[in-house]
Amino acid sequence: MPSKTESWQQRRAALEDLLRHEEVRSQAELVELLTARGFSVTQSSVSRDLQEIGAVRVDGRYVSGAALASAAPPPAELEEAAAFVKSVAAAGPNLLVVKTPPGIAALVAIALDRAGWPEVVGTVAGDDTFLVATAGRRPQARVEARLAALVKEAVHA
Amino acid sequence: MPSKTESWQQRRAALEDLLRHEEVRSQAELVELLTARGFSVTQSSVSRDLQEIGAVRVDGRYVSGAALASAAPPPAELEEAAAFVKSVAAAGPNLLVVKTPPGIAALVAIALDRAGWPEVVGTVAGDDTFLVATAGRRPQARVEARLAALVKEAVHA
DNA sequence: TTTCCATGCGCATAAAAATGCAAGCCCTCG
DNA sequence: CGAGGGCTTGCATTTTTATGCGCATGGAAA
Repeated sequence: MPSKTESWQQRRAALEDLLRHEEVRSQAELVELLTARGFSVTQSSVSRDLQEIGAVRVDGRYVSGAALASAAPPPAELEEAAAFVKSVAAAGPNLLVVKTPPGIAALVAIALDRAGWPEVVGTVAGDDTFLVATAGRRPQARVEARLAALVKEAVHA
Repeated sequence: MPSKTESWQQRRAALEDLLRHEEVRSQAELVELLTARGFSVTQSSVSRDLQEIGAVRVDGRYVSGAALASAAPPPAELEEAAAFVKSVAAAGPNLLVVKTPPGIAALVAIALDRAGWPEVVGTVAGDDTFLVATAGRRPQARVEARLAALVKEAVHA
């Protein structure tokens, strides 16, 4: 699958690598470094890449912050105890990904199974995540909505 | 050296407080908020204060340096975990099946989760295999490629 | 008290980063 | 096979940040 569309990923990989090993002070500098490494890019792309990667500039230096990015947005312990469902997300046209605290994904998945919702074709549970298979977009949307509603209510209580 | 012109410290305290509770997107905004709180400052000072405080802008939002300190899990984890990946294969338009040696599928899956890749909706791990759910073909392709790249690099190292 | 030095701050401006827009590409669907 | 749609990127610009310089204040030294 090595198409040319991958310059994208290669560049980002190089970018992360640079952030990890070099002392980068500006995007212009990154452009230079990347160019030196054989990538042809402009500040625009670097800016966008950095955003997506979640890199951050501290004290004039850039540092990779993928972890940070995913840790900042979520208020952390708002839901937690209330409902076990931490998140529900659509994946493709007929799957839902539901996340829960470690160890109880199966519990929730089984409960959902037993609820006997017509739109739910089946579920597969891991440790802290389980998938819900639906027949298509419509059913998927409905399940997602109902599930989200339940979660919200649970948290509320 | 507690001189009296220390509106300085008060201002910074307020600043940190704001960063903690509000969604600040620019220094101009901070100037407004601070002004509203009774502080008379300019963007210049805010800029300098932020530097000193160690605040950082992630995804267009400012977060206090303190928060940053606690959120520094390294993506290095994934790099290591990648070494265990035996194969990556696409399944349908939005799933990837990743195989690993017995018992460590979860390890790798978790590492991948934590990496916080935007294309990864979620993962479900078994014993020697785990599934990665993505939003569609494109994301799926990207994840597959990046993962493959990591694996290759890991093996290389 | 007067002088001098250090510090904080604003102004204006330079420097750096983000972004609207349009072009180029590739993929998918009809 | 052609049309349409989605992505990515560069360019030009705007927006946002950083900072050189000079004024003002407050404390220390003389």
